[in-house]
Amino acid sequence: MKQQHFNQPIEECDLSLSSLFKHLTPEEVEKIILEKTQSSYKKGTYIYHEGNRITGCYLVMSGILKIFKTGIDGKEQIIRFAKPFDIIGFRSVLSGELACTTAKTLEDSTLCYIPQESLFYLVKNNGNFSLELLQLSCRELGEANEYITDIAQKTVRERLAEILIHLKENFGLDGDNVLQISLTREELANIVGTATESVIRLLSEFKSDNVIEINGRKIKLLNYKALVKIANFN
Amino acid sequence: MKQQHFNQPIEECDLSLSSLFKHLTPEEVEKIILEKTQSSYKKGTYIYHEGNRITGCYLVMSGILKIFKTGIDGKEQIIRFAKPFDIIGFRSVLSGELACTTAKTLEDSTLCYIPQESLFYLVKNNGNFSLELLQLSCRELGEANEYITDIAQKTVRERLAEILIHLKENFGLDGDNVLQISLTREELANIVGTATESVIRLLSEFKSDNVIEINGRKIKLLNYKALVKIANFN
DNA sequence: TCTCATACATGATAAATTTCATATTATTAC
DNA sequence: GTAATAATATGAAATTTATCATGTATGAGA
Repeated sequence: MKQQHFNQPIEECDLSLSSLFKHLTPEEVEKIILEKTQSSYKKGTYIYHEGNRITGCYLVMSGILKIFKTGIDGKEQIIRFAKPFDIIGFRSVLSGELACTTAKTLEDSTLCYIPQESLFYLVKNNGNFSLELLQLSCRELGEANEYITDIAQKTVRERLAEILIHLKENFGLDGDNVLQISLTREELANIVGTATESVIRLLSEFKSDNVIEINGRKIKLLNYKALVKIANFN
Repeated sequence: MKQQHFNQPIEECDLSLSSLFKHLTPEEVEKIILEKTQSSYKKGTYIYHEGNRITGCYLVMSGILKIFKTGIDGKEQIIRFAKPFDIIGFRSVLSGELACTTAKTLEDSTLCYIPQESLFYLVKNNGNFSLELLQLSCRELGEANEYITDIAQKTVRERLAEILIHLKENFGLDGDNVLQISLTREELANIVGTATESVIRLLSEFKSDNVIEINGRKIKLLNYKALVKIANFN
């Protein structure tokens, strides 16, 4: 799939939808609105690449992205997902480092680009914004620590159950208890940190145990408590 | 070992030694100096515990601490170490969450406690300090992402080699190429995310291959390039 | 609707790693 | 200094997980 994007001059992105921007003064909002650019991207588009310098961050207005690092033999390690009103890319902009991850859309998405100058301006001039952003990065750091411990100590089976729970909590279920985010087995493997075949086998196992029901990439949670138990006790 | 600490009224901790505080105005320095408390702690003392609320952060003036999470069956997962002029505990203070890790001294240490009120005051009133702290947490986030990918994708052997390199880079070598930080095999296992026996076996293997020399907990790096090769290619 | 590429599935190994058992050796506390 | 405790070491077996091989199903694009 080719990378594509096109400006959307009509529906302007509403910054106030992100809790991060709630403390801005009207003047600051005015300033940022002039500096930001909203664009839409087709599914499968790369927003930025690991190792590149990035010049701003993106506020997700619609769609879902995967944020991943490329490890051994090009194997992706998915670090997290971004969904509407999440902000991505700010880590590299603020630390002044090259992007440590790649961001790719999993669905058609609309992002609002905020140039680094605007971001630095707000950080320096609005203590509340700065604190909010600091809190965001601290929460992400806590999640990363949790992730490290899980990968290091839990079995693949436990981690897979945990990821299903995590996906439910972050993206929700439709009316029929089906996970609203749909990932390939390979992508699931790239979150869990295992081989694709292992995910396939374990999902079949969960299915045999009536914990989930599988229909292609649609995963229906039949027994949430059992899943929690698998994730925590085995 | 019992937890102990005692105030040190004489040698006042010099904040300017930490790059984090370099942007403070003389008035801010004056204010913080009145609010902070310096204490010394014996080796093996817990500074804060995972799950507790903490009321301030600590600037390490001397000594080394391990920062870890407690996972399955009480097995520790070491997330990182803190050495002089590192700041610890700020993540939980700023995010307003409970401590997500436990901090324990590995040597007799001196810490400078900075109450959360002082920290918040600086974040809100000094944009440069705030940016500096934001950059710190963003850098830590980048390191955490790296760690996640390594644990998920590399073998235990590769990760152990990598940790030895990491310890060399962070704590240095003495005149005889011996790592200046001395850890038990169990602690090494708790960084790598493996069983203690595996670390013992792999260290013996590195020794047989003349990559390191072992003398109790002293690890001498004989062939750094070989170590880098093991960490990256196997 | 056909076709090609990709994703999914499953069995059979192979490899890596853990666990358990048991000595031996250091450290620490008294 | 000595006893008690914790850490290190190593073998054998068990377990988990990855890899390889192969076949089927599915879906996107012509």
